[in-house]
Amino acid sequence: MSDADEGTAQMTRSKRADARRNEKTLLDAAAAVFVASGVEAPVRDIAAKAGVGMGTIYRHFPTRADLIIAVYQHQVDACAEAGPALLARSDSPHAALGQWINLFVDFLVTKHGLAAVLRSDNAAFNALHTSFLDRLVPVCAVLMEAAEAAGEIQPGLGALELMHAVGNLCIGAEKNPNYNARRLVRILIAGLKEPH
Amino acid sequence: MSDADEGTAQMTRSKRADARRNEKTLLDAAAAVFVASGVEAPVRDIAAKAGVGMGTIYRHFPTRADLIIAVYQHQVDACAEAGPALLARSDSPHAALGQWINLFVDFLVTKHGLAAVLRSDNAAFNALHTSFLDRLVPVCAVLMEAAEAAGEIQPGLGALELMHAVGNLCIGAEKNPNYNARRLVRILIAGLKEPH
DNA sequence: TAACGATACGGAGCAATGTTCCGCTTGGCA
DNA sequence: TGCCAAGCGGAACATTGCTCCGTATCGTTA
Repeated sequence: MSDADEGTAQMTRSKRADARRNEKTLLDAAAAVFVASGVEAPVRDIAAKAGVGMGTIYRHFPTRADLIIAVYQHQVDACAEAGPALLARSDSPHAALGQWINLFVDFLVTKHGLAAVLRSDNAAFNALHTSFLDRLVPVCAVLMEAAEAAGEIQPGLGALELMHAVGNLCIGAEKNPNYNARRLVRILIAGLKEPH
Repeated sequence: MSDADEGTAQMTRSKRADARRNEKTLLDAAAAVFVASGVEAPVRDIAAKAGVGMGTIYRHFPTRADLIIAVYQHQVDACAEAGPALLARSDSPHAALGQWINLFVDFLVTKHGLAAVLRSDNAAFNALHTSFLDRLVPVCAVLMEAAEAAGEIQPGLGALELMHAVGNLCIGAEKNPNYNARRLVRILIAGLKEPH
């Protein structure tokens, strides 16, 4: 119970070659299945696609959340890193916030069911929730503070709360062509300007 | 206020006494379990609470959605009926819309998990989705049209879309004290005023 | 009131899916 | 080459939605 280095990158050397190979195979298979069937695809499907057994998948990724995190981690990082860049490049913090939120929305709506699973109360997905939001909330907070300081949005709303709201608005967007999550998020962000 | 009809109206007379008794028992048990464990509580729990078998529950309510619909139908009706009343009483259609949406939000956030299940893509919950929204969307449309006609909100957003958005914003509200669905919905409605 | 057919009931059982367990295989080192 | 811990596969278990069917009950009719 004290194997320290799972999940995080560095100590790759200590892994057996076949294990490293399988981890890569699994990530690729998971990414493919997520695109085809959404992030709620049965674990068995992913194992089958990768050509490995159930045991293998769970040894590498103890819960499905860990697998999802691993698959999308770099996209989340990219989104997080874009925040300060947008703020620096824009003369209106409110506009920068809007653009950054758009990046987040684009990320969510192109991943079948990811927004829904982010909101799931299933304890297994708690790690996912935590991992993604820990990375993004501080970025959102910086943007919001800048917009508040510029007097462009009303204060009082937390960054986590806003991220939750945006995530919620994205639920179901990918499977309902009459539901335009981007527009609704835009309306929400516009509403931040109004005194409330 | 009595045994009028259930689901498919008229032929109530033809039901056996024990069947009618069980239906009432089931509705009461379901309401209690929904409050205690949320609307996603296992069907077995409801059957156990009511002291009946699985077969009985499914004969009366072919899917879980039918049971949920039956439990909350009159609250949905009350909400729908409040729409025109609010519009008549208020001098600002936008304010009336806001108040009516608040009623809907209040309904959702006091029902554990109902908002989430409304959004579920599970085919079994389609009936629920349809039943509730068929009742409420026309009411919402009337309010929105009035507000548009008064120039108080921007046109272009469908009533169904708005209802979806509001429902989404309510997801998870009951189990996260730091997430204030009412405020976020208010911000969204405020955003409708802004040109977008 | 007794018998009988339609109606309703109970719960075992099936299918899908997440997760664990354990005996077998294999990579990498001595 | 031989050893053994790391790793693997997949059967098995648990949960949960839903179905099926033998049995019990209701209500009518003789």
